[in-house]
Amino acid sequence: MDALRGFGELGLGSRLKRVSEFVMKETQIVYDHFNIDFDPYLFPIFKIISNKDGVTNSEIQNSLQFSQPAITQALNKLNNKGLIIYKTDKEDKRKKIIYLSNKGQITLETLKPLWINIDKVIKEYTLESSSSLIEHLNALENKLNKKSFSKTIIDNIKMEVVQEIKIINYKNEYAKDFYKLNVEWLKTFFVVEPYDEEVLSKPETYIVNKGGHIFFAKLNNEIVGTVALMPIGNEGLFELTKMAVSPNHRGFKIGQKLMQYCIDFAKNEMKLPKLILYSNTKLENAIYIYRKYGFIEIPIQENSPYKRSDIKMELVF
Amino acid sequence: MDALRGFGELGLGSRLKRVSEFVMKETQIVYDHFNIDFDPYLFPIFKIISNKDGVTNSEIQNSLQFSQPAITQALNKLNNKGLIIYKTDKEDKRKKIIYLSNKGQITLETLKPLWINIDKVIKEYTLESSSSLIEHLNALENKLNKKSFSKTIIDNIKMEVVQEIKIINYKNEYAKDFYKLNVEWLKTFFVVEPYDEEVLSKPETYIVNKGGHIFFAKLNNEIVGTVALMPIGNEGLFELTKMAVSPNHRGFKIGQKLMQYCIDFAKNEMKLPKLILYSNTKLENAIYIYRKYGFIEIPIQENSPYKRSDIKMELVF
DNA sequence: TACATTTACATAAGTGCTTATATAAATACA
DNA sequence: TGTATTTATATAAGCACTTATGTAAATGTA
Repeated sequence: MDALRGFGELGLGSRLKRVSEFVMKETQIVYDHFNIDFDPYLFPIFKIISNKDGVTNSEIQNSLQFSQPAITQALNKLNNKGLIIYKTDKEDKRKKIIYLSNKGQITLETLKPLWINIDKVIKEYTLESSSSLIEHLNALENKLNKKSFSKTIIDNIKMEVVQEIKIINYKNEYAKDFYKLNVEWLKTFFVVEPYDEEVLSKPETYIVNKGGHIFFAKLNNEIVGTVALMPIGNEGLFELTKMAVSPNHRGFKIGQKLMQYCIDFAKNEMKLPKLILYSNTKLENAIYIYRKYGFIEIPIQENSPYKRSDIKMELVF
Repeated sequence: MDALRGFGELGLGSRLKRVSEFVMKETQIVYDHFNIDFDPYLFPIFKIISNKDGVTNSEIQNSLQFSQPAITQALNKLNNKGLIIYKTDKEDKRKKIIYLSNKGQITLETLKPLWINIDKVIKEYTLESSSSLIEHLNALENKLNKKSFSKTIIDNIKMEVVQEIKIINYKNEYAKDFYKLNVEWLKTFFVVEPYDEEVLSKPETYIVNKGGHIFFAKLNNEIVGTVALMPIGNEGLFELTKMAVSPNHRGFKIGQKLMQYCIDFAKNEMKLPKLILYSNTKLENAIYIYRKYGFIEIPIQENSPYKRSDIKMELVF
């Protein structure tokens, strides 16, 4: 079937190229999956720039052994993406010294955990003793065919993220995160009504001071998700609401982690008999999750508190 | 220095690409050195065509896992070089069945010994046990930096060729080779005079029947070089002359092999006391070789037999 | 048997490299 | 101190691929 493999050492050149292209393409999938505007071929140059505090085109060329125009072209790409800035050397006006821009710094921080995991997975695929390079390439290609490289990396990263997520209580300093996350979410699916504005901008007044609770999912000092338990009326009825996850961090099951925490808290700490929530049937995924955690649909009253809600659910402990 | 190496497994993609490109480029040098109009990237496709008796574009694509346009484009290149021919399938008129052309067959035969040696040298560079792919690439790149890959292959091939060269006696069937090789050589450096034409087209009359000898260097059924011992006058004086090597086979020391054989023959078989030769001082390399084999410059007579000669040399046994 | 789908190959345009060459500043040298 | 050489970077064009799409023949299906 695979002729190239049959050629043995003779096809080494084409073989290396094929594996290289495969690895690059899979890495691209990883970057794309996490919505990072970055290309695998830019990695060596970007890494060098981030390692040193100011480098020139020719310095990069020396450490990479690519052609000088290749460096210039890649730098143009990085510049177009806004990841680097140029400063002309004062001593030697031919030189352009290259630094990471602010956006570059931020991208670097997002890339770092990916790189750690890419490195880890490549090691997983390639740390194996063999008696020849071709044999090694055979083993690697076998593994790549058997188990998706990009998926393995993505799963690793997600697992890591999930482990690092901490659920924490409301503090004043998180008020703006609470607002931002919820407004972002509302804008995506509905419209932000005046009452939303009011509640979301004063969470302390409307939720915490009324005996409610707000929780946050924190990942490396960044608030990436939130949820609230808000009292309804005066009979000890609580609503699970204001759940939102940062768009850059969807797919990590952060919402489910928040929900689990919320349910446990309501049941064990607050000793509530039940929880209710309002949602909309067009949010199929959300409703699926609610059901998964035991919520059951109940009749919705005529004048429900939210215009956008057309379904009411209940979880009895 | 080498940043890419410093990145470890993380830079695997770029790393593989770099090594691939290096190997390809070095292989190109080998093909160029032997004046073969062929590119390393065409190898996989050309090899598949030569292995099977008639293949289609899509069959090649299946066995190589390249994109279909990549195959079409490479086939166009092979077709432009005249190495393949297309025949439309009679059953299915969409299909173009691909065969090697006559030229393709010949090129294949010239390539085969190169491929054997390329394979051998790559094995030499890569048959080494290591515990990870990166480690293996490190070892390979170290070797590639230390010892020229292309030169090693070329040297291997030359050695093999030299071993396969046989020096044989004159036969009628070689008359045309004798003519062709000498005229080719004369045209390069001088002009072919009427007397040359006469002697070269009738070697039997002018050399063999007069007690002279003609020797040929034969490589795989091909005559690639010649030299003659021609009598001068009637006093048993012999001239080493008509030495020529095929342009495609220069650099294999075929000339030296012919010369050594000639000298040994003159000394041991013909029991000659000495040999003379005429040459031209502008042929510096030739004269260097003559000196190396013991020829010493002697005064040249006024009316030397060749207009083009300005130096006469002698080897006394 | 007609028409939609699939298959085989070709073409077009884009990408990340390459080599060759241009441009402008710095340095060497007479 | 002026001019040639070297150095740093940019631009242009080519190359071996890619993806997207086109074209024509064969096949499946109603």
